[in-house]
Amino acid sequence: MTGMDGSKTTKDFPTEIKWTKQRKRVYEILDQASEPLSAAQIHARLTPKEQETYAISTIYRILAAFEGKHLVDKTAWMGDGTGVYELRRDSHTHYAICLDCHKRIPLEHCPLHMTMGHPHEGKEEEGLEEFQVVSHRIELYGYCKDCRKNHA
Amino acid sequence: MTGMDGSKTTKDFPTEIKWTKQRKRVYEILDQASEPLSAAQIHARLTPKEQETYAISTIYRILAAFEGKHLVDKTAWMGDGTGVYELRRDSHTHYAICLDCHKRIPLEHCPLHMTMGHPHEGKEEEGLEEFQVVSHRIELYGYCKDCRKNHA
DNA sequence: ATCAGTGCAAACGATTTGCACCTCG
DNA sequence: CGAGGTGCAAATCGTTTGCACTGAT
Repeated sequence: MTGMDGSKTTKDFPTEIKWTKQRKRVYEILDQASEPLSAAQIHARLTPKEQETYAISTIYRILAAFEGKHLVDKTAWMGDGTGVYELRRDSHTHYAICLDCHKRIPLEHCPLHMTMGHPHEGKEEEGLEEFQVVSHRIELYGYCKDCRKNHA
Repeated sequence: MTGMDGSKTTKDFPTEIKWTKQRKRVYEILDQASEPLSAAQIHARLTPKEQETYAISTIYRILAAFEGKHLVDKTAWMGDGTGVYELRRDSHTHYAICLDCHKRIPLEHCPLHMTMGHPHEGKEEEGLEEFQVVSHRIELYGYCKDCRKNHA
C-alpha cells in the first residue's frame, strides 16, 4: 500500500476525487490512525510537522468530502459531542469504553458477526425488510479494572 | 410508576439527590420519551407548557447531574454532533439509521442478547478481563427502503 | 484555463460558566 | 438557616461559511 520511501503513491488513493496535497495528508493520517480522530487531532498531527499552514476549516471540508464519498465514517463518542472520523475499512474495531476515565479498550472480535454474518440476515425485524446495512457500530460501556476500585 | 393523577410521587424518583421542581420535570420528560432527546428538545417540551421560565443552561446542568448519578446516558447520533440523553433503563432500544434521510428504525431485539446474555460472558477478550459492562450501544447504518431508490 | 480546493476571519449553534438570587431539605 | 440549584448573560468550543486566491487536471 505504501511506497518504499514511506509515502503514498498516486494510485494508492481510492475514488476519483481531486487528490490535493492536504487531502492526501489527511487520508494518510486517518490510514495510520489506530482509532477514530477528531478534526482537531488531525489538524494537530498535520501542523507541527511542517511549516505549512493547514486551516482547520479545510480539515472539516476534506472530512465532509470524504464522508460524501463514503471513504470515512463520522461518529461521536458517548458523553462527548466532538465528532471523530475513521476510514471505512473492511473490518473496523469496536470498543469497551470506561464511563469514568473514558479509556477505550478495543474488542478483538465483532460480537455481531457471531449472529448475523452478513447484512440482511435476521430480517425478521419489522420495518427493516428492505434496509440495506452498510456498516454498524457497537460500544460497550462500563468500568475498567482501574476505575472499579475507585468507584462506588 | 406514576400516581393515578398522572404526576410522579416523591418516592418515584431514584437516588438521593435534590429533587427540585425542574429536575422532576426533566426526569418525567425523559421517562415519557420514546427516544433520546437533546437538551433543546427537553427545553422545548418544558417551556411552552407553563408560563414558567426554564433556562437552557439549567437543563444542561441537570442532565450533567443525572449523568453523574448514572441516571441517564449521553450520546450523539452519527453525523450529528448534538448530544442526546436517555434514561438508563433496563432494556433500551437500538436503531437502524439511514445515512441519507437520518430516519431511525428501532430494532425489535437487541442483537447482542443472542450471543452474550449478561455482561461478562465472552470474556476471552484481551484487556477486558475485569471490565464491568453496565450498558451498550448498537447502531446499524445503511439506506432505508425509500432512500435506496434515490441512491446511486 | 478553469473550476474545485484552500486559507483566513467572521458567523453560528451547542454547551458551559460567573454571579446574584432562590429553594429544598 | 445553609448548601446547593437556578436564571440570566456573557464566554467558550466545535464547526460552518463567505470571499479572494491558489492549484490540480
